[in-house]
Amino acid sequence: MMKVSELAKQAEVTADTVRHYSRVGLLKPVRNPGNGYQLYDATALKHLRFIIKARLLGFSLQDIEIIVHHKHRETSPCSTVRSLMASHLPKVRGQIAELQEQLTRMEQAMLAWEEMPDGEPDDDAICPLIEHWNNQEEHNHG
Amino acid sequence: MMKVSELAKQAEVTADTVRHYSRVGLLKPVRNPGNGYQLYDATALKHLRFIIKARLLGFSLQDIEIIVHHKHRETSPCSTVRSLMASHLPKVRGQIAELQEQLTRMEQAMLAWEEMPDGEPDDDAICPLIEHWNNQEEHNHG
DNA sequence: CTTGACCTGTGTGTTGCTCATAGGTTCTAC
DNA sequence: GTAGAACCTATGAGCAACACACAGGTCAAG
Repeated sequence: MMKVSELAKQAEVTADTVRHYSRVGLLKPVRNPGNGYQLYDATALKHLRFIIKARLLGFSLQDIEIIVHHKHRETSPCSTVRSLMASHLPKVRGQIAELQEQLTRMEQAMLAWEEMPDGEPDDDAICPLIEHWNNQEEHNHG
Repeated sequence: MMKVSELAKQAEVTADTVRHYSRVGLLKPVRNPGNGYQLYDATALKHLRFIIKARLLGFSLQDIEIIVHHKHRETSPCSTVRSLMASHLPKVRGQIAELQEQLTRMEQAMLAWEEMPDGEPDDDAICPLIEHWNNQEEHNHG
């Protein structure tokens, strides 16, 4: 039976991560009645390694809870895993596209700013770099 | 003087967003003494639009607070804006790279799984798809 | 005055940890 | 056997940027 830090070291994560997973119910340590410390066995280590792999594959802790819960039924969780993964893929692609768009905005702004002087402090403006950015492509009616 | 929803509509954001910015101090509405409602003027609308543009360029609300605070001094916030942007660019590139790596892991797993059958419920295993993933190339970055 | 639609401020939830805090445990020196 | 140091623990709070739930306020129509 290992304490938090020991289990964490075995799986190469932080003790706080182990505590977090225990707190949300993904790990079920027994409690030392004497001091309340959480104690883990070899099965807990295997579960923890499972969680780590699942996280690397993009599953949320909630997904993982669903998968693990599935284990207690008669059917395999694998089909759930496949469909969860299939539904996650487009989300990740979307996130990447979104970040790419933002990166493009940032780079274009940096380019445009190279030719702009720093504005002087002005009661009417906050920062001309930002305020005049994109003024020509965007139609605000005010 | 506009109420929350009116200001939100003018800037095309949700009322909750306006309330949030007011809560964290980026907008400074006056309070109707009678009912406690937040009231905004045309300057607030301009500030809100500034915030929206800055968000599109990747500035955090905290960054924006710094920039806006800068306005009250004698120096232009523009140099701060430039350096903040310069320090943000690599972060965003890093986020994209990270997401790309995860996407690759996910896609490769999906490919590998096409040839794997769903595991049967097993006391020893949770989900073989996940557990056997990456088993062979686990210690790469050495 | 009442109905109803709409609006309000505030508290809480989200995600996956990480940090701060106060205190318990264990090891060493003597 | 005991004082102190080093290390460990559980728990609550914090982060980012809002979205949502909730009870109640406001305002026009009748």
